[in-house]
Amino acid sequence: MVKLPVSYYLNEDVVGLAKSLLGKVIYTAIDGELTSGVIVETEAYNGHTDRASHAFGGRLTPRTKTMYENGGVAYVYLCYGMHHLLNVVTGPLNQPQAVLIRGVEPKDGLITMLQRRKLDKLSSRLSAGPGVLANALGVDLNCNGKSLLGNEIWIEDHGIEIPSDLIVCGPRIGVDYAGEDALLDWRFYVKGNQFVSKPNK
DNA sequence: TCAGCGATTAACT
DNA sequence: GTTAATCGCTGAA
Repeated sequence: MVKLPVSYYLNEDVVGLAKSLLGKVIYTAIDGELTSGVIVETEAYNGHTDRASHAFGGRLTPRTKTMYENGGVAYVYLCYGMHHLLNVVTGPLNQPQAVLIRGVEPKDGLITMLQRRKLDKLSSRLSAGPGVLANALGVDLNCNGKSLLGNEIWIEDHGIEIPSDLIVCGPRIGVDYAGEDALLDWRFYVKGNQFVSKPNK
């Protein structure tokens, strides 16, 4: 299988890229355990013009520095003091764009993921939601700034195409504080998939 | 230096 | 439907 090339991540259309990530397969090889899942839910965060983004207004801090990197690295952020959120940095250097991975459908390393999540059987609770999927994949702050072309975390294209009538867009989750920007339809997910984080019936 | 808070989840009532 | 858990980052002092 082929890892997505750097050129894929350099696309400046972060919203379109968030949509195209649906159906791609994300892999992690952490602590010697290979795990992977098909991406079924994403959100776009568009740099300095997006109030919901950490980099809004051109803020550059030790934490957000990763978002300014060239596309193709991971941006991992600790939220609420207990949850890791996994983002894919996109766009050219100094353009702070990123795509938040909110839901994946488990594929390889299921046993490992179940152990990490302290579950004894497969359920949508395994990896539906940005905090829990990072936990299932073994992603933590050590992955922040890691290249997506390395051998610890990467994304492959398995040729999975989501039919356009199954791709749904809508407002992003948990960003009410962002004012008008909270209303933008920058969240994409696969209709009917049980590993989408929000009630999806 | 430090108070306040968040791109959430799970366990309650 | 409501709320506790929990800590690094941010911005102001």
